[in-house]
Amino acid sequence: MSIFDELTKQPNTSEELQPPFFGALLRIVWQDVRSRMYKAIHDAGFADFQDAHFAVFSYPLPDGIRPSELARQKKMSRQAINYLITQLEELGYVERRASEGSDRRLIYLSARGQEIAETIFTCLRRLHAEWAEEIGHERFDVFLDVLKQLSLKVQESTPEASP
Amino acid sequence: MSIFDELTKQPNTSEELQPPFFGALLRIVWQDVRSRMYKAIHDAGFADFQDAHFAVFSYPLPDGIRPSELARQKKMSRQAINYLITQLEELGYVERRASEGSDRRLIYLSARGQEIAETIFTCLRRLHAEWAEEIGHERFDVFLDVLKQLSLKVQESTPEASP
DNA sequence: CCTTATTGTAAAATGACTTTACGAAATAAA
DNA sequence: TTTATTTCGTAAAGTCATTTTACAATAAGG
Repeated sequence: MSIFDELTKQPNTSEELQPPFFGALLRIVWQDVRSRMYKAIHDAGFADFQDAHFAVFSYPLPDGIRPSELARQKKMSRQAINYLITQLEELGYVERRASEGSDRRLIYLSARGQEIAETIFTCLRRLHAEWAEEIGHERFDVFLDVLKQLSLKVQESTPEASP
Repeated sequence: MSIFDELTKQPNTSEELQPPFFGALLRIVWQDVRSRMYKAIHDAGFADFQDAHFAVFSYPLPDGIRPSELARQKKMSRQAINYLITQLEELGYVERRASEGSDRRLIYLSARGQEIAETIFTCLRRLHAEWAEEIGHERFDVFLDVLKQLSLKVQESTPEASP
């Protein structure tokens, strides 16, 4: 059975993927985490938070950053980030505020924005606990450790990339 | 230092993330895999392959599936999938072909589409080897194993989800 | 057979961007 | 300091992926 046939086939419930296909695994798990965060946010009453807003509500969260710097960080155009910031500002989740000196206005989370952030953290903490229990703490720690190593490796090979 | 302050802070080069933030780790690694696949496809000469096409070129690859079933599998509307299929058909990467009986037309990868699939597999195999070397085979195996476990767990809790 | 749900498309609307553009500000060069 | 150049923030228009609305053609169920 060729590698192509293996992947081409519809998934049998008990079918296992072969080594090279961790792409699909990563995607599936990542999508689940993301949709859980989204659901948690909505369940917490922030119904107007949209999926695209994750571009801003992702690590590292904005805390006194210049719009253009934020754009670079999230790998978007200044205009695209500006579009999202404007929207999030209207929803009351971020603020543009001049810091000390009559410097330019920087981007901060508002109080409500920080509530969203906390909601995300709580969701992730719960998921962490649940999965660590399910998988076994030792193995899950290895998993997280490898993930951390990979993300560091990846970030240094792709300079100026953090989102 | 509160959990919020931790995440809010701009990343120092040698900064470590705390436990709950594997969301960011997953995202970073997944994005790297995806952009590598994209680059591999383009480097292989398929310059007209667009990012959105990954919706169709993802596990499980279409191999005689009904459009509406594909839409359900990839969690998109029938119209959205149809839009992509039409595009990929014009580019010569997929085919609509009636199978035995004058049944309805099903979706298959074309020969060129299979070349793209092989390109993706090659890219993933190379990445697999590179990372296993870097991380250490035993630990990387644990990593993949946990990933597999999580993706299975996630899929059964979210029925009809495979993309 | 008739009724009801599912399918494949089309057309229009929406959302999330990118591209083009430009004046205002900051930085660097002279 | 003055000038030149780059970076910045935004606006306006365009593009692309996707959803919504709609409908006729099948298929499935009773």
